[in-house]
Amino acid sequence: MNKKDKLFAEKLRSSNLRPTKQRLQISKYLFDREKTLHFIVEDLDKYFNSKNTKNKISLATLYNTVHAFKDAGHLKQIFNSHDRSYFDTNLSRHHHFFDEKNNEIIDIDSNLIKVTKLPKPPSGKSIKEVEVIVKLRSDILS
Amino acid sequence: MNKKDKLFAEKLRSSNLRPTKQRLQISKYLFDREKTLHFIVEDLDKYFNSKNTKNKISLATLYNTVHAFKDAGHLKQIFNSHDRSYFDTNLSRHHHFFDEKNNEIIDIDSNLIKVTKLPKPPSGKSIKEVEVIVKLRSDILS
DNA sequence: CTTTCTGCAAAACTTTTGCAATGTC
DNA sequence: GACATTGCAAAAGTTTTGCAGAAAG
Repeated sequence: MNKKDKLFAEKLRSSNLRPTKQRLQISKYLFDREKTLHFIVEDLDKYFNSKNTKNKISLATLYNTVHAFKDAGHLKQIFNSHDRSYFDTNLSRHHHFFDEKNNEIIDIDSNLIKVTKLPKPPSGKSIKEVEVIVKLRSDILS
Repeated sequence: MNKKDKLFAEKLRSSNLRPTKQRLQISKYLFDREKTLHFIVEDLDKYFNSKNTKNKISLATLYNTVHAFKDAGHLKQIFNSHDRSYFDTNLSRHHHFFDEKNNEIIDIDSNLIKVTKLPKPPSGKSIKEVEVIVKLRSDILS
């Protein structure tokens, strides 16, 4: 086992996850890179289970592992709380409060939020819309 | 047909959608209300197809109609471009460029965006996180 | 040798599709 | 009558689950 593998193994162990061969392979693919990665499980499936790949990893294990990594805080799920399509009857430009506990969505009028600094878009692209999601947490009553 | 139904029928016709009984029922449910509605198709299914409802509307028609309304610009799909779970290996607080044409996601460093005005959260709730999604469009080359 | 993990197959769920019957223009 | 729409059932696609065998501590 090389140096990086040891580091990944340590990271796994400290999250109460046994450093199995599959988890190490997945860790290496996800975390051993310069830029951060945005992916769906299908991407992992393609990478590990294409015809000419050795060491295939079953889809169930890919799902298990991604969830285990997420629960351990090594991955963040982005954009959608759940896996279903949400629709909005409000067509005007506006923003949203979102409480992920109960999937509650509340509109925020456009003029109640001010974004005063924005990055330059990648070349060849323009900004179409800026969407702000204000995530909520319930106050703990003491 | 009452006054509101006529208005909805007109709205449908002007989008090249025939004002069928089902579409009028769905329009009434979606658009005849004070506050805007955020929903998933399951919500419509529950509303129209619970045991004691007359005039049930098949699930296929609900999906068809929601897409027809979306394509006509009467509904907006929010939060997720597609219906799959996206993950991010970048755990730091940051934002995203998102090009919905090809589902391309690019990180934006937290300090490249400034949100200077935010609304008060609903009572009993606090703001956990502010997520900004900068939607991109490809420039048209002329 | 105890506990966790993998991988298969089956199941669960959301969404789409083909097509005959029906409704709208 | 021509064309669009509905609804059923089947299919497709994503994600979860049960469980036996394998691996890890």
